[in-house]
Formats: sequence, C-alpha cells, structure tokens
Amino acid sequence: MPAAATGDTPLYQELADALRTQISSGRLAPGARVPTEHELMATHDVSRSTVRLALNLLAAEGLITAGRGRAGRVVRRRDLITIHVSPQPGAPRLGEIDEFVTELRSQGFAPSQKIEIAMQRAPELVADRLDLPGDTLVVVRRRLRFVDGAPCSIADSYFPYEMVKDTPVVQPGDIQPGVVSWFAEHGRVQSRYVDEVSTKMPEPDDAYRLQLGQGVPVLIQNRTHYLGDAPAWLTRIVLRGDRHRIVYDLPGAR
Amino acid sequence: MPAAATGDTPLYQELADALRTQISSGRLAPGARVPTEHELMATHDVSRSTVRLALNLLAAEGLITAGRGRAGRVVRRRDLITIHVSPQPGAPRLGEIDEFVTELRSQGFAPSQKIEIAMQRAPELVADRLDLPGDTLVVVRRRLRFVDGAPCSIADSYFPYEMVKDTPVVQPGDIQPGVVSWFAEHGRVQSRYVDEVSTKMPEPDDAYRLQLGQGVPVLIQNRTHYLGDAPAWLTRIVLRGDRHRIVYDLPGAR
DNA sequence: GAGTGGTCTAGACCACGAG
DNA sequence: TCGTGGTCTAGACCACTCG
Repeated sequence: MPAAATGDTPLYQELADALRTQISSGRLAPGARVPTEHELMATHDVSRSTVRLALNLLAAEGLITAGRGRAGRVVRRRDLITIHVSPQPGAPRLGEIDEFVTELRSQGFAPSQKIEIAMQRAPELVADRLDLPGDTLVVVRRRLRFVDGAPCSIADSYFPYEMVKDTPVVQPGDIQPGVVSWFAEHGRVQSRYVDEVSTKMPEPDDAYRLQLGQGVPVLIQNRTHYLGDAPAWLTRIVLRGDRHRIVYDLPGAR
Repeated sequence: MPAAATGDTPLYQELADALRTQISSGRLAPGARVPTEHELMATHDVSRSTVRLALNLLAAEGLITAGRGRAGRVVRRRDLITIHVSPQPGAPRLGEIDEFVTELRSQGFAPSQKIEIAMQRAPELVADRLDLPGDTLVVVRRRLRFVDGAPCSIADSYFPYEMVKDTPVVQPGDIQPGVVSWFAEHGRVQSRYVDEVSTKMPEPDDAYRLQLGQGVPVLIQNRTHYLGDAPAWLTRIVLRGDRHRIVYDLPGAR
C-alpha cells in the first residue's frame, strides 16, 4: 500500500518509510549524515537488527550509501550527466573521445579515460549483433571513463579483427576525431546505428569496476554501427544509473 | 575483487557467490526453485541470518524473487519486451495504443491497458519541459499497461488543459489512431520529440503499481513532443527494467 | 497440518577510520 | 582510542500456502 497504515506494517518498514519521507522532503538533504544505528534504536525503540533491515532497504533503493568506520551513512547525491544523441548532421557523437570530453566539460565536469586494447573471441552479444561466427577474433577497445576522478562509465567497442588489423583502432590511444569519422575518411560511411537501451542491477564485475554501492542500477546502451548495409562493430556502454541520462533528440515522423 | 578469495570474504558473500554462479551457469535455471533456507544452513553450515543476508543480496541484485509461504524462492525470468523507436516515416510510434498492442502481439505477448483521466496542477518535470508556469492546469492520461495479465509499465501523458479541452484527449478511451496523428489531422504537425532515458530504483508508489519486488530497477522514458517550435505535451513512461528494452534505430549522421 | 519465509530480539566480536 | 558499521549466532513467533 502506498499510504502506510501504522497498524500492521512491519517495524522496519515503518522506520524505512519515516527516513524515506525525511529524505524526499529534504529534511535529510543529499550528503547529509543519516542517524546512527544506535540513535535509531533509541528513538524508535527497536532492536539493532530491525534498524539494519530498514537501512538495508533504503540502501537497496539507492537512497543512502553504506557506511564505513566512523563516517556513518550518508544520503546519496543525484546530479545527472547528460549524454546527447541526435541523428542530425554535425551533432555530437557518443563514443568519440573528443566529444565525450567536450560535452562533459560543457556540463561542468572533469572527464578523463583509460584505454585498454584486448583480443578475444566474440562474446555472444557481439557475435549475434554483428552476425559473426562465435569463434571470430575481435579487437576490444575497453574504455573506463572517470568524471571528477570517480569511475563513472564503461565503453567497450568490439571490432572484427580482420576489419581493423592495420588501422589506428588497434592502437591504445585516442582516435582523432573518432572511429566513425576515421572510417568515413577512408571511404566507409556509417549508414545507420541501432541503440538498445536497457537497465539492470550490475554484475559483480561491473559493480567492482564502477565502484558501485548497493541499490545503484546501471543503464546499458548497446550500439551497433552499420557501414553500408552490414553491421560493422558494436559498442557496449555501461553507465552508473544514478549519474546519467541519455537524451535522444529526434525529428517528427509525419 | 572480482575473483573471490576464500580467505577473508564474509560467509554470506561466499554463499551469494556460490548461488550466483549456479544461476549464471544455468544449473539454477530461470523459474527454478532456490534451495530453502534450511537446506542452505545445512549445506553451508551457517546460521539462518547469514543465509538470509545472502538471499537478500541476490534479491537486491534482481536474481531471485522473494518467497511466499511454501512456494519458496525462485530464479527470476528475463525475457525482454522490445520497444522500437525510429524517426523514419511510417514507423511504429510509442504511446499510440494500437501500435503498442500491435507491436507486443507481434512479439507474442498479450497486452492490455487501463486508462484514467485526471486534472491537476503541472508537476515540476512537466512545467519545466513544457515551459509552463507551475500552477498551470494539465490533463493527465494515466495508462497502466499489462502484459500477459501482469502490470508492466506506466504511461502518463500531460497536456495543458487549454490545449486539449475540446478534444478527444480528455475522453477516457483510446484515441484512434493516436494523439500525434489526431493533431496532425487537425493541422498541428509534430516537428520533433525529445526522449530522456534514465533508470533508478522505483519509488514505493511505482513499485506498488507495477508490483515490483526487490532488486528490479525501472527504465524511465520522458518524451517531450513538439508541435511547430514549441513543446506541446509530455509523456512519462515507467517500464519494469527486468522486462523491457528500448531500441532506437537511427540514420548515420555523416 | 507441515514447512516455508517474514519478522524480531539480544547478544557477541571485529575492522575501520576520525579525533 | 573509541564509536561506527560489518558480520554472525541462537532462538522465537507468526502468516501464508501447498498438499
């Protein structure tokens, strides 16, 4: 029930509701310290386990962080980075480093990234979207992107090895002014791209790379790039859900 | 650490890791019954609280459901409904009921929806995106959409009252063949639309309406529709994250 | 009716980090 | 050093649901 009846709701739910109200009303502002477990035990006259159930619930909802040592728990901040996508000519292009940097700087953030190159067999997603046999060799450009010093998103691009073996794509540095432009300059024009956007709770591996706490979902954008009629490469972007939104600016269809 | 060291990882983490491995490897298939708390206490020689910590963690990750009565816990299913967005002429249009029904039927689902009409002051999001004073009266078309009998998504459209007061928009039924087309037939052509896609853990209210368990994030798509140069109305769509993905099919930009 | 998970308590020890 | 949260135990009662 949305409106909590005091009668039969579990104690830990009531406690969670009380704290949630304080957070959404702003009495507990982002960054503020949540009362300690001891304080909550005293003020609500419940056991520590009950307090912890309530706090775990709020953590799973992404409202508060876990607490370490004497620091205590804190109400999560929530200021969104915007990723713009627009099929109009000349628009910024996600996945090209200079645009990533330019766009984030214009939003007042300090971006940076680490690039690794790897070779491996095509994972299932890649083989399926690029229409490749499962044992095809692919080059992966793994990028871990930082905003204001904190890891914030992962962008992994998968290219068939045969397509890129003698190109700058296999070099572990930035590609100026971007992969799409590089191919265009070499006569292979991008005809279309398809974005699949979804969300889920992070795998432990992603949670580790992005240093995610409990209760933070990820936004996933799988982009398949087409050169001519055929899918050419795939970029898988994993974004911290509490820090990003993707904006598509599209022309009217009729 | 991605690779779990058996040495100092908490017991409940080890238990969670073990179960997570069984799930991702397929030994515990979607829909399968998770071992009972008693069984896990016995096989892993830990207390019930420890078992529950592990199971809560997996629930928060969206891997298993909560268990009720003798039914036990179950590994979550994950078959995605695809929502197509394409700015090409004649493409299906999200938010128009017949397309919603047609598209989902073609994917093998049984869709339906409940429509309610309400009048209220513009919420902050709406006032901001539509460039309206905060106290503007708006008409809200609230749609709760069901797939195979289960509530699956919410689609609420906000229209300035003055714009739609004598139109079918204020009628609590389907608008054939859709709102965009209706306006186009009356001389007001949609020039563009802007989608803001984000994710978060559901508010308790959304969780209740969509009957969401722990660990299921929602995908949010806020679409601002433009007629001529000006924003005209806004549709806010809240999708169960474990059941949906949105696919944007876009033309190459250069 | 029997077994499941949901809720709750009262304790204990430990690692970590701010003062 | 001292308080915080992290981890863990043993036990209790209840509501629900399946057979």
